[in-house]
Amino acid sequence: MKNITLFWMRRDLRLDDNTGLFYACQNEKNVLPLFIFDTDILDELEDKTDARVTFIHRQLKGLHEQLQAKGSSLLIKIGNPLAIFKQLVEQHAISAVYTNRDYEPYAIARDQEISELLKERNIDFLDFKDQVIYEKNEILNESGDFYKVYTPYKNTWLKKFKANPPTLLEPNLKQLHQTDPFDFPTLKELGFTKSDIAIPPLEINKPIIRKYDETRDFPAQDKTSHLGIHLRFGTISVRKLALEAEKLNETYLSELIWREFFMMILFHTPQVVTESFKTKYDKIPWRNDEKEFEKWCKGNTGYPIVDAGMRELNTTGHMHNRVRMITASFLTKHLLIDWRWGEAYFAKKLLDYELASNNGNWQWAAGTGTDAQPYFRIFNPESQVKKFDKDLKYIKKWVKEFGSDQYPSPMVDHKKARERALKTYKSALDK
DNA sequence: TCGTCCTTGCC
DNA sequence: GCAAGGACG
Repeated sequence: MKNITLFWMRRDLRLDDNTGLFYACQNEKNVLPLFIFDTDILDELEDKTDARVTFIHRQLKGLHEQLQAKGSSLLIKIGNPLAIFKQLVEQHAISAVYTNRDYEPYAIARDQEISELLKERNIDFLDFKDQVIYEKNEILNESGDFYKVYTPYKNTWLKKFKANPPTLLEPNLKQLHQTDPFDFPTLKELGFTKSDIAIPPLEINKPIIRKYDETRDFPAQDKTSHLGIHLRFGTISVRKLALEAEKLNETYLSELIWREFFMMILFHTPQVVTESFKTKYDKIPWRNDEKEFEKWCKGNTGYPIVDAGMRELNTTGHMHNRVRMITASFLTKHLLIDWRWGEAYFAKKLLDYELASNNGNWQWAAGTGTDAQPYFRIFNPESQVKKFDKDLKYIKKWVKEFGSDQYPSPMVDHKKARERALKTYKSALDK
């Protein structure tokens, strides 16, 4: 049997400008791309029509066809990754495994186990930076520590980026392992069915990005890029996008830097997955009223901007950025419900769900995170409407019964809820 | 060391 | 004008 090198794809579902694939093709011969449907992850998904699974499946199918056109194939496996690798090393003569790094605690532990397994067999496990432009300890403050405040992080990031812009690495696909195509599983074989939710197309919409700073705050206009899901699964190269963004709009580039900031924070402080970054905020006695949470989830709070946002999320798997902040502020401050509940709900529903960003932004909204919004800054859902949805276009789009007898009255009084939040936070933090 | 600053706000 | 508190340089 011929020696092969596996290129294990995870959150980098593309062949262009793919760092790990580039180096595999540069250093090795007979490179075979592999994807594992991780059943530990899939089993956790309650909704068996989850649009993200449909998206991954569709994207892999495309890759499978591209690879076939090169005389190669995509090897798909379904199961626990460690168990899969145990089988693979028995079945094939593998000389090395290449992959791109992932900074989530689960992924780090998984890769550690697998690299140990491979090491026992004298198989190299080589991982590369691909998901971000700067990782781990590449952006540090003058004390040599990682940043906890966004703005100075961004300044250092930009200085580095402008001094030395990233180059794109196009893999030499002539080094792919030549083989008859392998079987490609159906969604049904994965235990899922096709979702009807529309997936945003993979395109860098230059006119939208160029005006991002002027238009991004108005949800009715829907002038955000909708590239979140593509960044999440790596169907777009962040380097390619950042180089475009630099030319088009610095505010948009700044959003990509937030993404890296939160990934860096998660890498250095993985405990934020379960704890507040500022641990004393875990003393807040969250009310956690399940009936109130249910109203928030369904979009029946009686605050139309909150309800519009939640209904947009429930219907499309997307929520406009401005409204994400308003709904998160409402849940944590007005209802005093633990930010982890809101985070988990967004994780279930958002097509572009990404652990580091979702966690970072929820903690920002709740006031518990790095560089967080101060707790006494509480969004007023009515002022937000006046500023950002003046003609009620977004609200009317998502809350059809708005203005009729059918629409519920506000579940809490803004002024009272605001005062309750201030009092609760203050007394918890004074302890 | 200490002054300045901190994503997108509210009353 | 206000509201903490700590990171940053």
